[in-house]
Amino acid sequence: MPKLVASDIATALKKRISSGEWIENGRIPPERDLASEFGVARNTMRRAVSFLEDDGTVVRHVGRGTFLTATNPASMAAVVGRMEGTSPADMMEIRQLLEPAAASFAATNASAMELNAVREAHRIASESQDMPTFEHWDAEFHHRIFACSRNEFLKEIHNLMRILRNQAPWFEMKKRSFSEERRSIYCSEHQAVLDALLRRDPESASQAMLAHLKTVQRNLLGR
Amino acid sequence: MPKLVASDIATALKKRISSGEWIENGRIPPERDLASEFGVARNTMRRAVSFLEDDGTVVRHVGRGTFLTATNPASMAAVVGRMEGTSPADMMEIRQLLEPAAASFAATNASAMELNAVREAHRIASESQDMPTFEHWDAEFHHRIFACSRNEFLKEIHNLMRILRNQAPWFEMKKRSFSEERRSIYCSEHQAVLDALLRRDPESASQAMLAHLKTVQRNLLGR
DNA sequence: TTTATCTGATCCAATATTGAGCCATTAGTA
DNA sequence: TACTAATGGCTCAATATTGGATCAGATAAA
Repeated sequence: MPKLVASDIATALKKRISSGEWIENGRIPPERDLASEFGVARNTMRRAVSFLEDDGTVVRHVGRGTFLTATNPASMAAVVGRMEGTSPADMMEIRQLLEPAAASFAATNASAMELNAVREAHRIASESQDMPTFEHWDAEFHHRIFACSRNEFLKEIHNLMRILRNQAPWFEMKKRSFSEERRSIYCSEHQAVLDALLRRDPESASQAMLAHLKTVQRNLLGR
Repeated sequence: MPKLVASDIATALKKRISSGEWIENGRIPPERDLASEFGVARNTMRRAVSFLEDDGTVVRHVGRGTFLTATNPASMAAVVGRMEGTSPADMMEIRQLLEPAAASFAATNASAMELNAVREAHRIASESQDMPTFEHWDAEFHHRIFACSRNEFLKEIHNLMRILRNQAPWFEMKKRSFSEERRSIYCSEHQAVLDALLRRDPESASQAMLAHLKTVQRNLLGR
């Protein structure tokens, strides 16, 4: 059994906060109390609370206590929280807006080294033997295309989507929809995208990506 | 029974990871624990985990533990943190991808009541006397269009952009670029978008929105 | 046999937790 | 005002946890 460490405690605290605990006066219990409640040294609890402080969930005042912040970081976290609840259908719709554009940007902006990284991800995915490995390098292929889009904001949106796709409702869906035949279709579609990137052809990169995403959408959600 | 070798264990681990195990705080158990759980020597488990590390599925830190890369709690916060640092230019580029689509969706999906809300925001913005009031209802106009796009994920991305636009670099920029003449241009462009929405014309709603965003981009960032 | 792998064990280096104590600031009270 | 209790900020030494690395022997497959 792994030991309960500060980061674990931090996520436990976040869970309790987002479940509405302590919201009444916005104040969370003293470190000493929390420490004894969790059966952990005060120093460890301090580190845990520091995580919350770092991401803006909480502010601390000497002599007064530790308080939930009602401002920006919280609303940001709320957005992310609601995103976790959005449907795969909605996200696939947005992917079809963003990823073709990313591919188009990549075709014009990518360095040779970055394109090599894309090609490498494609190669490993093609040669992978089991589904989890394929999944991983499939995701990596898409990620690396965003990475050479030269738009930081776009990259971060994709990071968000990637994290969300690694959670609850997607798991089942991906597992259900996977098959050897579909894998090989995905590979050849990836190849088409890669070819367009290597030809530095933004328009066909975009089209190839869109075609691929439509296939994925069909497989994941039916038509 | 065939002997459990490192690569078998690696795929078993991957399966457990992709089934959602350990995603909660992104930490997987210590090698020693996993080894005893799988009934295997620690060296073997180390080799197994090394496969995951090569994959990029996981990163290891001496003294801390082994962590999932794709989905750990910190990575979500990190994404949001990095977004705060992205440039207005990058974000404007993405707005031009998303908002025309949102307008298009709105034209086909909005209810009459929702369109009234959009019109109302436009009216108050047009009649506003001072810049902060105009800013507020301008933002509200865009927000309400997203609100009737019927895509929850898209709405949340816009919420994110809205929060970011209320922070540091944007404030100065908006103040600098504001003028009475530009305000009236924005208003007539909004009017064009609104008209297209009321005509239930997705194509021209999209085009009108794109035209508007290009104006905003030019005013904010120069050409 | 040869080769590769697993086992069991030991030590090392990096990091975390513990438990204790003291300080500075704040709030409440006599 | 002055005192007290509560609270977060901080340090320190001792201990524990964890991944990194190596080695000799056992086992199994080519």
